[in-house]
Amino acid sequence: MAEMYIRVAEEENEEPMEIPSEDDGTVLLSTVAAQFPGACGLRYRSPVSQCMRGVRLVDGILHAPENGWGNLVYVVNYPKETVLPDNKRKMDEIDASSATKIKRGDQKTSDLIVLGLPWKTSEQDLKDYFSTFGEVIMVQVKRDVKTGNSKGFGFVRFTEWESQGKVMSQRHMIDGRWCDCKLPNSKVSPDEPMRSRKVFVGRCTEDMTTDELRQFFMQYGEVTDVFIPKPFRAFAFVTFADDQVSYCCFRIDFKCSRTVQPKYSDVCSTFYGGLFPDPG
DNA sequence: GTTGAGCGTT
Repeated sequence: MAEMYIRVAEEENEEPMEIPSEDDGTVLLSTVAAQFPGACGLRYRSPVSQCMRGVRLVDGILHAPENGWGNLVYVVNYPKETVLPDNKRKMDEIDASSATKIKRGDQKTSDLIVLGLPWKTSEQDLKDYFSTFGEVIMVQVKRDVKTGNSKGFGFVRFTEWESQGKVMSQRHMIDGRWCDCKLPNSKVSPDEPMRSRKVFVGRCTEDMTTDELRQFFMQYGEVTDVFIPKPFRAFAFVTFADDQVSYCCFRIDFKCSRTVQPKYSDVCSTFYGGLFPDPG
């Protein structure tokens, strides 16, 4: 395998840096550490399970996941701040500048947007609810400035990374409504749309089924989700396991007939034609 | 009948 680059960032939604692999497709931990001093490993969010997964590390060599590195963003692991006696010596070897980096890079939390709140839910209600997941350092309910009425969403922030992960991984019943907690849009880097694993599928006809879309898009890569809004809205979303795939599909336009046919945009046919079957 | 509702006064 020729040298390639994998994308690595300190946090999931931060601008990634491209790190070169070795000829055999592995990545040296030392190469990662050259850019992220103090790094002790990598993890990534599994496109299928949506859980964080560790990258296999043997003798300083990082091994690609089952299906290759793909275009996922790998997140740097740093040693925990609480160090066991056995690891003490290793920690001492890390220089002072990287020590501050460890604190910063050690999975700091971010605000989460809480969507779907009942109008009546207050800050205190939010705090009471989310405190069951861990220490809450901030809650907000966004309100109309004039009327003071809730806008139906808010924000929450936890002290612990683990609490944030747990909260993002599930839905929440708050005051009788199901709510979702996500990383807010404003935190997403500007080029995010091009890296989305999700493609918009326009001009759908009402008879199209999720199975049909799945069958069709499978030819481009592993499909993890197909969403067709109800009632019928003439569009759908298809989510792939690998974000590079959806980048390639970014400009595919659908002709919605019973047999689904893609139309190739200039972008796809020029730069990514190899990934697609011939239009004819 | 072409973007899932909703994205933050500091």
